[in-house]
Amino acid sequence: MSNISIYQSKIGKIPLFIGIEEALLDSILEHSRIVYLDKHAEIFSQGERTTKFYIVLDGLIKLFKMDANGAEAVLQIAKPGDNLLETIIFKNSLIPISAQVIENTTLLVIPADRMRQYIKHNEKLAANMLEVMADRSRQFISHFEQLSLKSVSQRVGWFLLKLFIENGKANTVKLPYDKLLIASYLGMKPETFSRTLQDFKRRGIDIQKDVVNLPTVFSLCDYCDIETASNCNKHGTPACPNPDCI
Amino acid sequence: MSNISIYQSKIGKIPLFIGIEEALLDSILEHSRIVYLDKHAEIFSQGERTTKFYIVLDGLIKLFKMDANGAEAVLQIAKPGDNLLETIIFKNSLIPISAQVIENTTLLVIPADRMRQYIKHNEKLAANMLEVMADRSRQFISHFEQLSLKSVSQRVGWFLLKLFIENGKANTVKLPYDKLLIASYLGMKPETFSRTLQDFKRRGIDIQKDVVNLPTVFSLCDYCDIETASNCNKHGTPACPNPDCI
DNA sequence: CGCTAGATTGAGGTCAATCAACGGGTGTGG
DNA sequence: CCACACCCGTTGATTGACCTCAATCTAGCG
Repeated sequence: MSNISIYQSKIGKIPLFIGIEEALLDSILEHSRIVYLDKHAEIFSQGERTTKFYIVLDGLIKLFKMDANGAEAVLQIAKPGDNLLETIIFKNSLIPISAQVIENTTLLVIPADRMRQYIKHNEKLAANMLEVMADRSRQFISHFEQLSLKSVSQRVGWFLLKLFIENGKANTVKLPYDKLLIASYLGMKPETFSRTLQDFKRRGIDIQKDVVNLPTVFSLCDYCDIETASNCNKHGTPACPNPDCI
Repeated sequence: MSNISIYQSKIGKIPLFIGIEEALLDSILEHSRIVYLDKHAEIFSQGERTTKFYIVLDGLIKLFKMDANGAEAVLQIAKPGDNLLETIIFKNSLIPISAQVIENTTLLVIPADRMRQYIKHNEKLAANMLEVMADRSRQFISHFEQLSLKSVSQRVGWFLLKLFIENGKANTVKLPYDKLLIASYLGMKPETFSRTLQDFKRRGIDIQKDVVNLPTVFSLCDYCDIETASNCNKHGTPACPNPDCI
């Protein structure tokens, strides 16, 4: 309950809270907690019960499924502004996934039943929540497409392309996470990811350790999909090399 | 706009509309259309634009992604009560997936902007929509888990188990769709699915064409996951052979 | 009765996983 | 400051699960 005020400006920019009156935000903050967590910390684990809803204020979080053998599949890498366990708000079931801190993280922790009340009585907040969930759903579908009908190299190409598009204009990016994590997110083993990056090098893309350099901004456009395209500022303009991104 | 009244009772039982006042339902129906579609009909296709929101009243619909080579991955098999394109309501982007009729289908077609208005001004409807989307999200996660970290035979076992649990007590079920469709939903080729069913036969499960017969109700419990468990009436009782379904 | 679509079976191929060894940073402690 | 250990990533050789291709079978249906 400490110095929540520091985060007040930050919170107003979170997708879920955009356009929400100050008074409501204050009330939400008042009944929430801020939690700081170090790398490797476990936030929650599949099969547990919880009554909390989380919003990432800072850091990075790995959301994943783990099977009996310890193999894990990464579902999402949550960034500032993302929220966790929105499904829990609406149905009090067991947590379906695990969450672990990748980079030192600040979380806003809101009691689920309180959040449910806020949403119920504020139509703008409800609308925001629906939009956020719809967004997630679209990301899911895109991820699903990659995992189920793309080859390893297509998946790597898609991932790199997304990075460049998020990054704006530059044709240089740094891999934002460990290669192990990226590999898992892309549904492959680290060895396979490494080999695939070597293939990309051979095909003319400059990669030094974790820095990727494109010869041209369009080098990866073959790997575009609908979801990625919708985030690309060249999409729909004559500059886009494949307007009907398969 | 024809004889919508026939469907009035049906509509009240749809998850999205449970607990909604008659007056609102009437208004929704008044501004909707009922559409009948035969097998193989294409409802919409990835990359298109639409301003419509659909609810399945009858039939079966395949929701899938298709790549340039014609390979397809089935994301969901929509049943009566399910809705399609809820993401479209909240963000007017391109349709991310394709939908095709599997079994003769009756659809309730609602203009997206009207639906958006209804949700905005009716908190119960908004709450229902959130719950429905949260449900979908959990199903997604379960499906994702299967596709990314289970073997072919585990996926088949999981699918059969789900069938038996949905079906209630009986230890006999009939496969509800073509094997081709099931295979695609499980992320494998029909040949592989067929071979895997043969494996199950050898392991003591009786399978004749599309009828599956379990020696005991617990034969498939090894293939349970959290989401499946939450739909199992034995879960949490002493009768459940593996209480902490991996 | 033949046609067609769905399902099965067989043989062979392939892509990515596995297993194992190595390299190069980084941090720690002597 | 160096020696050692450790983690992450790379590289190589091999395996194996699933796919591919092609032939055959079956059942429904005109």
